[in-house]
Amino acid sequence: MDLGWSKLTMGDVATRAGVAKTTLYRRWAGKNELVVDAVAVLFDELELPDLGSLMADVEGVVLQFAALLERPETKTALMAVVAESTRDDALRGRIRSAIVDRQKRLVLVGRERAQARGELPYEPDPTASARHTDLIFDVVAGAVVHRALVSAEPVDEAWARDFTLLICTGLAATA
Amino acid sequence: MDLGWSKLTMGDVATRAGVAKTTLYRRWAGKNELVVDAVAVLFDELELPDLGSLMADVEGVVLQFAALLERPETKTALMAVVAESTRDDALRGRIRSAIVDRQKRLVLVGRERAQARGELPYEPDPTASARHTDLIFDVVAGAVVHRALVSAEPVDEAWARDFTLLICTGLAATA
DNA sequence: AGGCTTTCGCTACGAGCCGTAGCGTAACTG
DNA sequence: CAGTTACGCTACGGCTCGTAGCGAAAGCCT
Repeated sequence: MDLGWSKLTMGDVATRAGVAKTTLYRRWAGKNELVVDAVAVLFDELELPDLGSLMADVEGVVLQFAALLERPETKTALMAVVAESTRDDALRGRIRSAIVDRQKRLVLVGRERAQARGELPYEPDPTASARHTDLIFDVVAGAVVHRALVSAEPVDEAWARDFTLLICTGLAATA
Repeated sequence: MDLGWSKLTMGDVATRAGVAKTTLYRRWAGKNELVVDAVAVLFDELELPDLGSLMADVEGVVLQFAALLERPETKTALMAVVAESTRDDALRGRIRSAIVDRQKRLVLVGRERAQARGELPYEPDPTASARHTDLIFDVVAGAVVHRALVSAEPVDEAWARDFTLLICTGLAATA
């Protein structure tokens, strides 16, 4: 949506987009809604590669996610809107529907592929399956975000391999 | 430090603390530094319970961390300062030393206990050991934060049990 | 073509918050 | 009791959000 996000101000966004500031307020209710939509578009770039094994697929999406989080506009916008959502219930719901629930597709696709390959068993109970999906999503997304933005250390291939091994081993052994 | 954090403004903080706003600026360089110190104090409350098994210890600290994140002042302050750190290198370093590195003690203690119990093997290589510590810390802290603040779903005992099982199984199997 | 509606740009503005300057005052020290 | 230190208070500049009001451009309908 934007390239530079040097600062996260509506005036800058309007200038960069080549429109007037008032136009932004005619299309979005406020800064929060605009940023959520922008972040959601960025996250839609993510795709699950089909590399032949569960571990390779997970490692691939982890590195994709890390690359997305390295872009200054992504991490700043994402964290700003999450921080704001701790005080705004409506915004929290908007994040859930526009970002979280949308990207769970990656977990669903990955698990289906792993099941088709025989790497993971089928889960007949739909509620247990949904809980499992949520758990995996929070673990993967949370770990990458925490590593990149809180610990502030690089999500490189070595880390991705270690992480993927830990998770996939746990998944295979608990199932 | 404060109780209500209805809003995260220096004026409110000063009023609530019973001091003048200028006094805060005489003690801290700015809002960010103050909030980091406040959050660091809150995180120092965490302790690793000694419940007799690795899984029980992990589950206990996960629930403690979740309880900490449920307090409005904690989650708002933590995410606000993390968001700001995406644009401020000095602040990022301050978070690392005051919060991240400090709380890694929980991982170190937990692993030592598990090794003493024979649940986990000893790791002779110190760099590999440090990498492992960082990985576990990011996975546990990241997953809990993501579940609580991004997915915005409760970190209850059922989730803590599922998560702990996944992680501890992976830890035991990969080691 | 002409009128009508919608959309957009622009300027100006009020409000809230950050961080600072300047001055007065209380408390502590020797 | 003089000197230093720490604090309170008011006022202010600067930045940003979000809104109001007016004018212009573009599409639509007949």
